[in-house]
Amino acid sequence: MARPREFDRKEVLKKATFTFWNKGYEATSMEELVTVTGLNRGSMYNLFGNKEGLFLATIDNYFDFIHETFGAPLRKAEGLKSIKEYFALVGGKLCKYGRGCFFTNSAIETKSVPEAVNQRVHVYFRTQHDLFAKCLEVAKKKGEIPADRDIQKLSSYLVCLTQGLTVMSKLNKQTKTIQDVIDVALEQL
Amino acid sequence: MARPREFDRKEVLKKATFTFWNKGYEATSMEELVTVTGLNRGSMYNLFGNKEGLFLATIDNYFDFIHETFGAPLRKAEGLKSIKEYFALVGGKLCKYGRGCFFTNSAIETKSVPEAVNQRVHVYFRTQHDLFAKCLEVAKKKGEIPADRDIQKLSSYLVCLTQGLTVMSKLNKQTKTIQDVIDVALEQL
DNA sequence: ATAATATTAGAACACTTATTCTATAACTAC
DNA sequence: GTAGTTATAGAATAAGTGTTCTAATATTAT
Repeated sequence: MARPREFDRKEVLKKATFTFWNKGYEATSMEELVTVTGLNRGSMYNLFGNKEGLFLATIDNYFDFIHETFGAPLRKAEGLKSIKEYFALVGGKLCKYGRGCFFTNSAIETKSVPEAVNQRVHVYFRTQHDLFAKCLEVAKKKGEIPADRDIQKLSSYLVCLTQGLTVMSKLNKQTKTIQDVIDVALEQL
Repeated sequence: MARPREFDRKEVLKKATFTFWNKGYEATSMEELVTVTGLNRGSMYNLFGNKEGLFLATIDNYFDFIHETFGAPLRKAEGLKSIKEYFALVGGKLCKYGRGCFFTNSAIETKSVPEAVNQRVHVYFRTQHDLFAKCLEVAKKKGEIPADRDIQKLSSYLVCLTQGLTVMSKLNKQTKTIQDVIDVALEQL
């Protein structure tokens, strides 16, 4: 039948994701993406349609990545322990690389980026919010937090915290500062 | 001598600032800036050198704007009252427009933006940090916060909070959510 | 009015952009 | 092998980019 592909879609997507993540949507050219992925220009357009399509694919790819990596502690839903584990993980990774969060970066650049991206980022924030809420429910049952605490508000607060850390980590790469903020913020629970 | 200018530098800068603020550095073209400012292309390059120079000028212009508008309550340094006033102001403005913070946006896009921008944003965050610290010192003296609280950590925490709010406000424009987060976050002090 | 100076309008330039096209090469089922 | 299919390499395209240049225009001191 046909000639087989010489590339791995997953691998191509991974490389494209890092490039977009580092430089943003506008500042990344198809030229660069072709070079960095090693993929042929024609195959690129065959697979993803156009730059926007490729970008959306990297966003989805990143969603899966986040879900696996950072969602894990929260999905265990073991109360405050899970939340602390989550922020330890996030804080560590943020400081280590200094790219921030691909979602946050894209959300910020979003005016120049398709509406579809906005929607996906929105779904992500809601997912994160709900995961926090579940952990807090458990924490309440365990008596780790007072029974009269408003879980919705606290979840929004934790989403906000994550975003703040994301931004700070891109500028101030001192691990200590990030850790300090996490410490202070979690005292609040 | 010479023919007088038909434009007001301040006014030009203001319009350029809003354009960059809305769309980001990369997504804004000189073509658009020329149209939006109504300024002649040649005069543009005469005044600011090039796109990067114009962008830096808008960043400086924004710094002054922020200093006047949002710095005011913090400079009064009346303890917790000032901090609450600050966040009420910030929360309100963030929700009203939905552009986020020009500094934050630029910091995030920064990989594709000159290093000079990075430095300015850095200065801004430090300034903000120090203003918070001063208010907290006063609060401590007034007995509004416990004497053993670490002011440096708390200040970093408040900077982080501001950034988080900034990001959230660009996506979730519900005023209530923003207000909820502020409420929860300030309980921590 | 004239000379000197600066601003203006917008054409022109060189380069980059995303995207499409074309011809060639590689593979498989028959 | 051959036919059919698909990936490949890279040239070609058309529009957009930041920037420079040129000529005309407006103003003021003399």
